[in-house]
Amino acid sequence: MTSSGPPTDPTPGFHERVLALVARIPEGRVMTYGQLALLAGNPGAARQAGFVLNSLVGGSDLPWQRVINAQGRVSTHKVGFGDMQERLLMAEGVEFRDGRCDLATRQWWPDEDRAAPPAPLL
DNA sequence: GTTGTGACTTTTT
DNA sequence: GAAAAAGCCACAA
Repeated sequence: MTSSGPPTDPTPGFHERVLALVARIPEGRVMTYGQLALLAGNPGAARQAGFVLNSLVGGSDLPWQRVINAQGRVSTHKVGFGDMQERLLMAEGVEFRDGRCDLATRQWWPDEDRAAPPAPLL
């Protein structure tokens, strides 16, 4: 093997990293762009997190719909997806209130993958 | 290699 | 609560 380059890339690419996180989002949960960027190792690259998702839409099976902004609101409205995302989340059990979802209870973190309580919480 | 833009975030007014 | 500005990083032309 030898290879000159590093045996394993510490940063498998922002693109791959974000997809890996999105793919881990359980049903009924959501994540924010800032979170993906932060967990991906690039705090502040929240914009890029969204740009990356836009590249997979239509060619990926990832639950990109579970990714929303820090305001608990979907951003796909300006992109041209309409209320499709909001509707998809509702179908998963996410309650939307006035066009916003309760991040306080629906925001998911990778450490919760062990015990994701679909509990009513409310 | 440079420029421009964007599914964002955060703070301030 | 809503609006505006600045900051941030990655991808496309």
